[in-house]
Amino acid sequence: MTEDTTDNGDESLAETFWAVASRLRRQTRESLAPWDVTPSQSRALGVLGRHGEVRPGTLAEHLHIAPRSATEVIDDLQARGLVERRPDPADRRATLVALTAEGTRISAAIRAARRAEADRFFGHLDDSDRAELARILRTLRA
Amino acid sequence: MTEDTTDNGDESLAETFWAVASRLRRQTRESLAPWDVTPSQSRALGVLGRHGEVRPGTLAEHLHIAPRSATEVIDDLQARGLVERRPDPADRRATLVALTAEGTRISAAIRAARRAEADRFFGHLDDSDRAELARILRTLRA
DNA sequence: GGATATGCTGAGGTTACCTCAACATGAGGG
DNA sequence: CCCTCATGTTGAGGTAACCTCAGCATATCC
Repeated sequence: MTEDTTDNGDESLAETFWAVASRLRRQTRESLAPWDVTPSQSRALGVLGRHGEVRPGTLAEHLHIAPRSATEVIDDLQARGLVERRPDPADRRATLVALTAEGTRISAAIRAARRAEADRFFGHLDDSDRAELARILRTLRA
Repeated sequence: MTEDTTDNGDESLAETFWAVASRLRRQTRESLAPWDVTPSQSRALGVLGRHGEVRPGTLAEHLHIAPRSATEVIDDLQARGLVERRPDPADRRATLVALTAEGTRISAAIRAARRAEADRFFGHLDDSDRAELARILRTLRA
């Protein structure tokens, strides 16, 4: 009858939440393995896939990180040949970051894999539970 | 107009989940500020508070980290005077880590704060939503 | 009593962030 | 037109929280 996890109480909600988070994170990481990109690189590829070419600062905003940190992610992706930098014709201080052909290919593949993985993860729930979860999480996101 | 910065696409469930996670993480971090301990230190204090003196390896198991990483957390807590190391009388290879008086005090204070913070976070939900969330999360934890 | 397992930690590495300051360029005011 | 101020990017250097691998001391078992 008694849950053996740890102390139960209200704290266990947070604890259960983090246990789920850690499982989801691990699964995400594994699903990324075939392409040898880190999670943060994959997030950047996602933004580039959705928005086309953007400046580093804009990318940083979408990723909720400092501009300097975006530079770093871009460096890594560029070193792997997945993105390229080119001067922004509208502002000579700025740079535009765009997916290469290879980057576009991988970005799409990751997007598909990520979706399949989410289906697998949340697919154990029936439709109404999934809807409930989405509703409750949206409440908490505020 | 509807959504601002969060690029919300269609893999929304996972995305919403992570948005909630990030909000919870931020709030936890803030609630820890008065004691100037990092999240990982506070987790270790929690284990020590619940289990009394333990060996570094045991602590590592509870925290789901490598033994070497536990050594590091213990070093930090010891430098802050919150834990002390003493030889394990049962095994001369081993060490026991125990809370100091100050460590006990702070551990209890953090425990209380963490609970209050969880109440605040999940308290916006009514009882049935909270129960639903707990049930669904437990399903996903498996 | 010698091989092997266990417990801890030094050395060094990684990821994903951060701040601060430099440098180039853009934009507005006098 | 020049000067100041704001903006965009990046070098330098730092942090938290992990990791592995190797070494040393001790324990255990045959």
